[in-house]
Amino acid sequence: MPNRLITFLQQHRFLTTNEQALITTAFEPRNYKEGDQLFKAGHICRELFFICDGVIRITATNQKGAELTHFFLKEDSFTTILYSFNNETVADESIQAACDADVLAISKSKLQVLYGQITGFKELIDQITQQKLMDKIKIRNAYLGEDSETRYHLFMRQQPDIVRRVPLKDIAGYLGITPQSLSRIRKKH
Amino acid sequence: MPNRLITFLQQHRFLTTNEQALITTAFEPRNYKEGDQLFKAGHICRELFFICDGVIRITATNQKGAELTHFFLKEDSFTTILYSFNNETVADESIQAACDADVLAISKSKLQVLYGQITGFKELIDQITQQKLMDKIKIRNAYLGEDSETRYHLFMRQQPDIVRRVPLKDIAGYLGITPQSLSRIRKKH
DNA sequence: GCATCCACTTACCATATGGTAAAAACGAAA
DNA sequence: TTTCGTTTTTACCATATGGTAAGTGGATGC
Repeated sequence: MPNRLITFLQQHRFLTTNEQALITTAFEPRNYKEGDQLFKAGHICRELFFICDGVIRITATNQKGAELTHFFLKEDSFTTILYSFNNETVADESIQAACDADVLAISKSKLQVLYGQITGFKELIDQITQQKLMDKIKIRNAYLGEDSETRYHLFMRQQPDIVRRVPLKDIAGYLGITPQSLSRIRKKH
Repeated sequence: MPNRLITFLQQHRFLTTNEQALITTAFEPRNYKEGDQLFKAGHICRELFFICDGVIRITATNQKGAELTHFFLKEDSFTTILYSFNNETVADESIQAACDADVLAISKSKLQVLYGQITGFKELIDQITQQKLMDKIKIRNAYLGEDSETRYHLFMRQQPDIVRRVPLKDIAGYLGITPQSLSRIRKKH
């Protein structure tokens, strides 16, 4: 499983055998079942995850108490609750497995050790993080000002592989509609 | 006007008199009237702006051709179309003055010269940029899964100063509703 | 002064979406 | 297999929002 991470990182930057070993040792492999929580809102998120297989969703509870999905992430993505991880503040979002998932986890302290051991590693992670933040904003912006049906079609275009792997109710929550409405939209073909 | 930028940067990091002079010279002061375009979608955004006074909005056109506001930014904020600026790709968003505004502008090439002249300046800008990206996501996430009225109340809470300074139709576009609906919501008190 | 333009409000109607409920489909476990 | 629980679908009704249109108000210019 750690190979997936090494392969991913190598796409951005060359890693020596020694660096690869350091990274592999620092990350802890974990398996999650659909619905499992990687991190629960209300705490400080002190771990960074790399998704090797499966789909992860960032969830939050809205004012009415309904659980909704802020974002879907799939394999070859790092994920954490960034503001909580960086600033050590309480997070209002959770991280949950949207389907069975294989993940690598690293604590903030171990990550900082890695930063010290591998020259430019912090810069690499920062760069990947910034790119991901931009992608998130871009994907979400595309939904602004569109009606439910258009949002669903955009979703299928933007993240076609997600729709096949996660329950429909999660997609509904992500698009800001009820499962009933989504079911109605899908019936139209 | 450049003083505002220096003061802002000093909050993050000490700047020598020489560094201050370099920065001040590199940025070009500009004045915009409400409705003026700082940057037009369809091109590559090669400038970074720092808002000294006023409110700026990031706009885009949705599938139906309606203009909507992706984000509001006010004084003491850097703004550009980041993915376009970084990757030199065509932007689908514009930058517009939501009210009369004083802005400092710098080209990408001049910025890179500054990066070379001031040690750690790139890291400083990157850090500010990343923080801003997180803030944007956080603000936008708060609206997810809320109805129009709740979104309006959230907006007044999250960006109380914006609501007083920009036309109502822009706020409606930002919240994803028509000016009529927003007018209706406000009537309720 | 008056006219013009634009933003904002108000009103009316059509419609998409939410809420509640129940049925159907699917999967997991016994 | 059957049973149970969950997800998805379908249906019905209530309602919030959009669309169209008209009226109001304020700012600007003649």
